Amino acid sequence: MLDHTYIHYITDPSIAAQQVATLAQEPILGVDIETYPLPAYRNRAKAGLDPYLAGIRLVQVASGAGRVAVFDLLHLPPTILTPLTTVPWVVFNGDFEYRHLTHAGLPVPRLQDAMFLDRLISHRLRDLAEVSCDILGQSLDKTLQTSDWGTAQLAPAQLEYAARDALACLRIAEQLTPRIRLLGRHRLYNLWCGALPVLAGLELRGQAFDWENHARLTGVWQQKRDYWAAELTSLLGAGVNPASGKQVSEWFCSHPTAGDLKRWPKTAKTGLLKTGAAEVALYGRPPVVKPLLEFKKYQKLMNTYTDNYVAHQHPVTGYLHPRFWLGGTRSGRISVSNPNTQQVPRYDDFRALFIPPAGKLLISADYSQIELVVAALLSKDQAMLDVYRHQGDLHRTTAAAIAGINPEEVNPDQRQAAKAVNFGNLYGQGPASLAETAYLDYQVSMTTDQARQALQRFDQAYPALKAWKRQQVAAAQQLHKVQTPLGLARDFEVQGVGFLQGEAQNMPIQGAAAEILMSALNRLPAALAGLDAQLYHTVHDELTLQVTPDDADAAAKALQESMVQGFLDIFPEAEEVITKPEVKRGSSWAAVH
DNA sequence: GATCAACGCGCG
DNA sequence: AAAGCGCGCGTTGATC
Repeated sequence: MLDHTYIHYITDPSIAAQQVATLAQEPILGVDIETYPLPAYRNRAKAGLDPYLAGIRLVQVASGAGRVAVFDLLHLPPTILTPLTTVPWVVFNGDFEYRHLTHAGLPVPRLQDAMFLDRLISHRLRDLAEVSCDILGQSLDKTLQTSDWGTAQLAPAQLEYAARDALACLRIAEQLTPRIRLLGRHRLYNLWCGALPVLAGLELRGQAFDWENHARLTGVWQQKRDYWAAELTSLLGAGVNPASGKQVSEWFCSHPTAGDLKRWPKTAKTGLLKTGAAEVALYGRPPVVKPLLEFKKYQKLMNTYTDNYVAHQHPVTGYLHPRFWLGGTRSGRISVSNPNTQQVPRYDDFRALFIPPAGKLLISADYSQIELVVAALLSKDQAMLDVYRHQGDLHRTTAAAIAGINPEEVNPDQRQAAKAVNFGNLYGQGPASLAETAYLDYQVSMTTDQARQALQRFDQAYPALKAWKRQQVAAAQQLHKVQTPLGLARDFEVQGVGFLQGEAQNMPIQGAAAEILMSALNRLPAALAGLDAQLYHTVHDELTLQVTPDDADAAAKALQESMVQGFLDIFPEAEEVITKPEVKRGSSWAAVH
């Protein structure tokens, strides 16, 4: 491929304009950019990757014949590239290009992302070098990726490197686009491409955060952590680090009266006592249990949500700017990192730290019980669908089926237990595990036998769901894959049935729910057009927007409509089954729950 | 000092 | 043999 690459390095404005006019005639362009840290942030790690801390040095534009124009923005005004935006671009991990170009004030056309194309056949996100090697049979040396892109005189090798990547994007797309269409996965591909600018916009804006109260809360947590640590020192002895599973396990083993050692579960690899909160709560004995659980709780909060958050406070905006990875999980859900604001503790005092920018408010809605609704739709289980059709309460219905009574006779404890059964069942949970989660997560005691019976009654109550689950396991065993409505597949190696059962049952359900959310995200730009409303956050079944108060009513309507229509995009037959998500508004994330 | 496996735990 | 799904990321402890 490289042999036929013709690189045109452009620094002259009139030549640039001429080239841009020619390239704008192409049906599609491969595009890549190179960035460099601004002088003020030269010593800051990865500043060159952050649009606020970096400049765009090169924009490389590849066309089908294998020619690559390399525009040097050190010598050219960025706006000279504007005519190129009449042509679709193929990029790789286009989130990066979108954020940098948008921050630089350049319009960005609809992006085709070769990373997504690859994701749809490779089952995980891969970088350009790996994809190039695999799909094009061409190894890409990435050593120049981190070279000095701010230097006055770029080396020929740098220009070649830059050009090569842009062309690789185009060639990968040429290879994979027909394959994705043939596999019937282009709808999901298009949803990812459509969601890309929505999420990249969120990443660029960031999430406003209340740092003052965060510091206050950190102090409270630290005090509590230290208090319980001191308690543990007197109970366990100064030589035992309560944060060390190994040491805690050894302490329990040498103090047999402190726990039920006979029944205490062991870790898989090292054979120590499991020292998770669940095991400590179930198999430990007073007086060690409470201090240990309290210590673990505040230790976790301190470790994950204090200094680490401060480290992610952006030097320019002061906000959090997490990265949202489309297709980041095996089921097609979005994953989030740096920091992962999808795993924020549900305590109100912490969620209250997530606030809109000054003068705005948050509005938020989530899909109610989306995975159960999706399971009903995928399996076409009439009993389940009937419950939702009549705006019934599935937990109550299941509770009635388990106890063999009428739904009106169900008491709160029974309903709570049924919740555990409903959710556990979706993932192929066994009786012992169900009994444990029922106790730990739902505060309901049941014996393993009762759990077994509950699971059986569930299967009897929803026979089509049971059949569907069995069908998924069979597909995993015989075809070695299961898939979502839009064709995202999960492959299974040949192995024992037990290993894949839960995964095979859950993946299509979780994946379908993710596709619904993806559709809603795709609908947002049009629905919010003309309104001062932007995406603030999304967590699997929830969308949160920041809006100006004047537009709150209209935005709430648009959000609800996007979510309803997004659901129907994946399950057109669901009209009478789904309930409209309720949109809440408030001055923080805690207030919209 | 850097890296890795193992474990644990926050969320949906 | 038994095992509820999907993540990101923290510490511990072993190893290089």
